[in-house]
Formats: sequence, C-alpha cells, structure tokens
Amino acid sequence: MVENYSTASVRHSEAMLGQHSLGGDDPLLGPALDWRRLSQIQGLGVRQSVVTKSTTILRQGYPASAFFVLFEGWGFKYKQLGDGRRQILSFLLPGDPATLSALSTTPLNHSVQMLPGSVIGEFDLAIVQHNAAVDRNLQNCVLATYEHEFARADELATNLGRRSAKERIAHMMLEFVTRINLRSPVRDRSIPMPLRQSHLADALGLTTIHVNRTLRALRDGNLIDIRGGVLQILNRKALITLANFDEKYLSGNKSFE
Amino acid sequence: MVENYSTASVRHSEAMLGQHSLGGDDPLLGPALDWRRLSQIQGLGVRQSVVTKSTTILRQGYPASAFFVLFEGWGFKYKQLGDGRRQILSFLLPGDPATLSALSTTPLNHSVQMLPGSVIGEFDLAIVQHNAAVDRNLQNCVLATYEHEFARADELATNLGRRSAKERIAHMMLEFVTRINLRSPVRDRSIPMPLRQSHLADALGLTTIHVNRTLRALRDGNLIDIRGGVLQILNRKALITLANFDEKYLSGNKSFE
DNA sequence: CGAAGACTTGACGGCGGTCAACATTGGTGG
DNA sequence: CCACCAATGTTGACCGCCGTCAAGTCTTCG
Repeated sequence: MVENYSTASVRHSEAMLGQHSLGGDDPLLGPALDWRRLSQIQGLGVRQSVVTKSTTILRQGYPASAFFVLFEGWGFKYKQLGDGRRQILSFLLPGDPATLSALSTTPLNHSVQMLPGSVIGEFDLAIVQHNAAVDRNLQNCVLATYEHEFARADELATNLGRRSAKERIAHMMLEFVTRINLRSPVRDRSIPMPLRQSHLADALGLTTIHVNRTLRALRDGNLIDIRGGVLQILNRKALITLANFDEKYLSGNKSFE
Repeated sequence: MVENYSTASVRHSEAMLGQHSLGGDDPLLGPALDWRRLSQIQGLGVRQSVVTKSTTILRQGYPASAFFVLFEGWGFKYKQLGDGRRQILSFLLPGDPATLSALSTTPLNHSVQMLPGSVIGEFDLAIVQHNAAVDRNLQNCVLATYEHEFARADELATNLGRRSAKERIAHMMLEFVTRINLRSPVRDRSIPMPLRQSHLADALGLTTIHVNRTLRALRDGNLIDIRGGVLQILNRKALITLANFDEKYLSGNKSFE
C-alpha cells in the first residue's frame, strides 16, 4: 500500500471491463504495448489513484508490493548511492508499467517515484503473475516490453558514456517526443513535461547548473524551448543531427512470435 | 554463419547429450543461469567453435543469425555512433548468452564481438525459440536472465552517470571478479582478463589515456593490478568502499515462480 | 629482426563541476 | 489580496577532472 494518494481511489466498474480476445493477431496490449489495457483482462481489478505529491511506489531493497501502471503523468526509476548521489535510469510515460522487475518476487535494486499529478493503476501482483504465466499472449508482451526497456537502457548508457551535455539533452528530448507520439499524436511539436532540471541532471549525469546552461544554449540556438512545464521542439532536423538520434530503438516491433 | 573461426567446428556427440529433467526444483540452466547447459536439451545441436581473432557475431541493424552462447573467454556487446564513437554496453563471460535480443526476430540495435581465444556455441535460432515457447522452465530462465542483465545495465548507467573514473574502474573490476566467482571459484583474487585498455575506456565512458592514468593510480594505491592479461584484486575491502560496490545486483535470485 | 599494436607519460586545454549570489515561481496563511 | 517562504531557475567566477595532442617505450608475432 502506498501513501500520498488523493482520497479518490476508484474501482473500475464491471461495465468498463469489456470482453477481451486473448487470441488473434492483435497482441494483448496492442502494438504500442500500452499496459493500461491490462485492466481489460477479466477479473483483474485495478485500484486507480491520483498522486498529489511526489510519491515513491517502489523502493530499492524491498520487493514490489503491487504491479503499477502509469495511466497519466510522469514517473521515473532510479538508483541512490550511499552518499546521496542519484542516477535516474528511465522515465515512465502513460502506458508504461512500473517495472517488470516487480514480477520477480525478489528485492528490487531500484526505486520508482511518481511525479505530482500522475494517475496510477495498482494491480494485484499475484494475479498479474498468474496471468503472465498462463496467457501466452501476455508472456510475449512481457518479453517485448523487456526488449523495449532494454533498448532504452542501452541508449541511455550510450548517452552517458559517449555524448556531450548538449547531445545528451537533445537526444533525451527527442526520445520523449517520439515515445509520447507512439501512443498519442503530438501536436505543435510540443508536449507537457513536468520534470525539474534536477531530474534531467540526474538522468543525464550532469549537474542542474550545467543542465541550465545547456538548455539556454539550445534555446539560443532555436533548437528546443522548455518553459512552464512544456517542451517544444523548434528545429527537429537540426536536433536529430546534433544528437545522432535514430528512433529505431524506440519503435522496433520486437515481436517474439 | 560467421567467419574467423578456427577450422575446428565440432558437433556434440550424442553421448554428451545426457537426458535432462525439465521438471523439478532445479531450474533448467542451474542456479547460476549457465547457458552452456542449453546443450543438454535433447535435440538441440551445438556447433562449437574456437574464435582465433576478434570476431563480430551479431551486427547492429541486422537480425541475429543464430543463438550464441559463450563457452570460454570474453565477449562484449556494444553500440557504434555515426562518427566512430563506441559504447560497450556489457561484457560477456563464460555461460552468458550472446544476447537474449536474438530471440526476438527483429533487427538488433547493438553488435556483439568475441575476443580472440574465445569458444562459442552456436544454436539454431528457431529451435531455441521453439523451446523457449514450449518449455516453462526455459521461459523462466529467459526472464531471470533478462532481470540479471537489466540489473547490470542499470549499474553501468549509474557508473557512467554518477561515478568518477577511479570509482568506475574499481566497480567494474569488482563486478568481473564477482561474476566469474558465481560460476567457478576464483583463486588468489585474480582472474584472466584479456581486455585492452581501450575496451575498459569504451565501456566506462573514458579515453584509453585516462584509463591508463587511473589504473596507475589504483596500482600505486595497492588496490588492483592488471598485468599480462591478469586482473588481481590487492585490497578488496578498500576497493568496495571506494566504488560503493554492493554485489546484490549480481547475485539476487530473480526467481519468477 | 622489423612492424604493428598496445601501453605509458607529460604538457596543455576545455567541458562540466563547484561555489556563491540573486531572480523567479508557486503555494500558504494571515 | 498580499506577505512570506521554499523550491526552482539563472548567471558569473573559478577550478579540476578528464580529453587532446604528442612523443616516446614495450610487447607480440610474423
């Protein structure tokens, strides 16, 4: 169980749980692997909650208490070093599961935190595990999701190891826009992005001060603009060149059948 | 098919393929998830080969041609940027599969290279895929291996993003010794390590020159010694403190049952 | 023995970190 | 509605870790 939720905690009504065909061509979670559709499985109750302030839902060193899916908003997965240094390992967007690792019953080696304003779905861990063991289609979704997350982790490592601050930021912003666009069309090349500069810093291996400086340089170059929690891409082509961005790692099909 | 192999290319004799119980407590690949044991599955032929010189067995942008397992020696998985920069994403040790991603039939977004002197086993991709789909036990091994590799990828990102050159090297050397020790006991706190300093540099986001300087500092501090392809841990306790090393991410059980 | 690759060391410079001060924003209560 | 306060963002000065360039030395192997 988790604190810091708003009072609203809703159960999906039976009416919302339409019949879902487990066979057929369409993978259970759709081509975009949208885990919100997990709630369409019969008998899988969701507890949906609005997160009012930053909330840690999974904690490094402890096993997962539930299987969470981000319905709206942003979250991130991170590691904490002994002396307080933090490394953000990935950002969660609507439709992403809060860590496949939750399905293994062992202590986690990372934490997951939701940003204020997010909406999360909380599924019973045992039931999801059971379904993942029984339902061939869901199994493939798990594997495909592992592949996608791994691809992003590898790209992050490449960012951290072999790109400059400017390139790293450009690359990550392009990743955000591309990922969101895979599940819902992006208008005006801008998306809401409630991250603080400290989040970007901890994800990109920089300090907040240098993130600030670099963002200024990117804005001065008319490449991107971040303002009031909104990210806008001003010159996509130049950004892609600058960051050496190749979106294939995000969109590949990764089928296992 | 792959070039640069020695002429020796052996098929396991039937005699070597003992009956293997798929049920029972013991996971198919054993507690250390040693994929060399894949050859114990009936009907799964291996083509075993000695790699005489550095050989790329999987190539970024192409689907895998086979499912490879490292039997002896070292390999690594990496990404190449357009301008030649390289990021090594993980090192392969004996018993490691050359990329679970091979099981998905889509183009890879990384390459895998074997170092000279390695011995690799080459399994038919379709047959492994079939077994992974049918054999519940093997499925769990796949998931557990994903978890292990993911845990290491996350730790690498933390290395790259939030640790100094000295800490990064210390951490990686501790990882090597610990991983090898999980499958075969390490003596004299030393292991063979045929990596060039350029491999360490490309894995740790440094230049070879700085790797060299840092190795010298670590040797001067009587922490580690690398010489003639052998890594020796001189002061394990001090290293662990320096690197903030916590081996739990390597050894956790990650069971899925 | 010769050549190619790997390792080593020094001098110098720049990207990004550190420290410090201040501006801006947003939320809270009077 | 405004005063206050904490969190976040911004900018400048300075410094240090690590990159770059260059010139070696050592090792390996044909």
